[in-house]
Amino acid sequence: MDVEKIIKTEKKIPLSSRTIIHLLLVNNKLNENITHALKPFEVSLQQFNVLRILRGQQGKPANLCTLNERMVSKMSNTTRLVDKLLLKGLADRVVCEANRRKVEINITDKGRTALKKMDEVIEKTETELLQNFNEKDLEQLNILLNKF
Amino acid sequence: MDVEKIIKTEKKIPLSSRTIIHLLLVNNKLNENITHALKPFEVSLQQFNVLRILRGQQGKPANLCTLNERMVSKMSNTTRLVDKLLLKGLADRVVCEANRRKVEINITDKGRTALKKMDEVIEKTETELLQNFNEKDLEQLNILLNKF
DNA sequence: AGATTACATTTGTATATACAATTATTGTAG
DNA sequence: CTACAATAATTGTATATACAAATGTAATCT
Repeated sequence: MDVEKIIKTEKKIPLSSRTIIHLLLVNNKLNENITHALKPFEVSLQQFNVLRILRGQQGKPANLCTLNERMVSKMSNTTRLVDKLLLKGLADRVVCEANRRKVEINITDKGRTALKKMDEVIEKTETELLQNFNEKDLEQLNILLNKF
Repeated sequence: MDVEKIIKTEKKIPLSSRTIIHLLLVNNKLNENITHALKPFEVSLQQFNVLRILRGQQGKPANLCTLNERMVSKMSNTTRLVDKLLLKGLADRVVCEANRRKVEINITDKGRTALKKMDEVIEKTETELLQNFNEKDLEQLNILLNKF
């Protein structure tokens, strides 16, 4: 990924700006590839993320607060995101009887089955995206990203 | 930035998945901070990006193709993005006489003045974001990002 | 108990984005 | 010159997202 070539500039970009642009470009690529991989399942990256969190609950239902806390990119509107999952039958939602302000959201069997298939294509996509990285590169990258 | 803490999981994430999530988290932070910095100017990151491209043209007008080529994140709809800039008087647009299919987009004086102020806050934001990085870190990060 | 505050979610609204279809103009092959 | 293809931009539509306001429920204070 050659930053200057991609944004077609001949000028020398200061290292700090270049780093930020570089990261934004990488992110575009990640989003594009992951979104494309999820397309056949008709779920967005965000929806996929929520499904994974729901599965991670291991039986315990999640409420919206919990989801919001654990989501990779916090959304202002998790209600409508979950609505989409309900519509597709991948999750269900009931009002929490112990505290009627809360809702209890669970992944359905259908959701679990679909998610298993998604996991495969996502893993494949991640491998493709990271094909030029060896173990040591990845460790180093993670160390550097920790500085944010 | 501690990935496991942010997404509140105790499970060990495979290094490749962890790297992808790490990058997505970093990107969220970048977007949030930059968007927040641009808020007083009432322009989005994309609009700011286009303004910078227009200035970089040094007098030569840009058409939509050119903009799309040079934009950090390619958009399906650059027309409406430029509309926003026109509305704010930061750019202007005329039909190209040599080839009436094209349009010629220029940054206005008002746009140039506004952009100069934006540059300052963006530079400040970038410095803040990268405060934990030294020169060598940045070089290393760029080298690693090149592998995408 | 009644009023007030805090909590959890939902809804309204404006804006942003993705994708496809459409319009207008130019270039080109026969 | 006409028909067809290619180019450039715009528009339509559905979905996504950000932010604020509103709703309903529970907890707290006097």
